[in-house]
Amino acid sequence: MLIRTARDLGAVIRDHRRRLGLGQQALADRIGVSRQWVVEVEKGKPRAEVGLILRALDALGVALLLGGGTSGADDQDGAATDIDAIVDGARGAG
Amino acid sequence: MLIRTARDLGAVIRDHRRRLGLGQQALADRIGVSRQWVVEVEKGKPRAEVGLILRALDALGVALLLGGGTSGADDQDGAATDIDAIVDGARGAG
DNA sequence: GTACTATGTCGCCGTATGACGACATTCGAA
DNA sequence: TTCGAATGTCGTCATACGGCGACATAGTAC
Repeated sequence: MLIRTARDLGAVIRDHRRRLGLGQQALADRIGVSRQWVVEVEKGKPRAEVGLILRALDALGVALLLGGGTSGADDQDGAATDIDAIVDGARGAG
Repeated sequence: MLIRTARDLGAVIRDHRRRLGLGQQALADRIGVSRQWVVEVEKGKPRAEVGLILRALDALGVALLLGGGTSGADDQDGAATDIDAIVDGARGAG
């Protein structure tokens, strides 16, 4: 499932919530937000706080993965293409 | 790359930005936000708006995938486990 | 020494977020 | 019909978001 908009997020949240047999109030309780928040987010509110979205996904047992070419923040590849990244990494380590 | 917190998000955003050779101002311009916003998000601000985060990821060419067991909102599997989901789908269609 | 760029931080401001409470609607049961 | 549960919507409030402008630091080039 590719996520590109807040609406996508809302759709998956609603879908997983129902799959788990949870009500909006039950999910809200798990996340630590109000039922209102769940309603708004499921409608696709784009200005919702990303931290709460992450908590909601976590509460639903949904994992968020990053793709797009590079491995992300983990330079496990061992082949950084930007000298800046190397320098920055060296700085952070030392 | 598994994302669980806003800090993870900030790390990958910063990482990809540098990989693309973009400055904070340049990225902010692409997303349509202020440089300030980029600084805060890269620090891991959990209350940033999810819509802007999505735009940032998009601007960086990063794809956001969902995992966690079920296929998500796409019932392509054809095997819904919850009767509620089926009923809801039927309602939406009719 | 000066100038330029990239980055991090501070204060002020208009506006929206998220919480709370209440009501209406839909669906199922007796 | 009445009762109960889940959901969607409205109005109000304290707080924070995000934008703007300015300053300080670090690295580079002349």
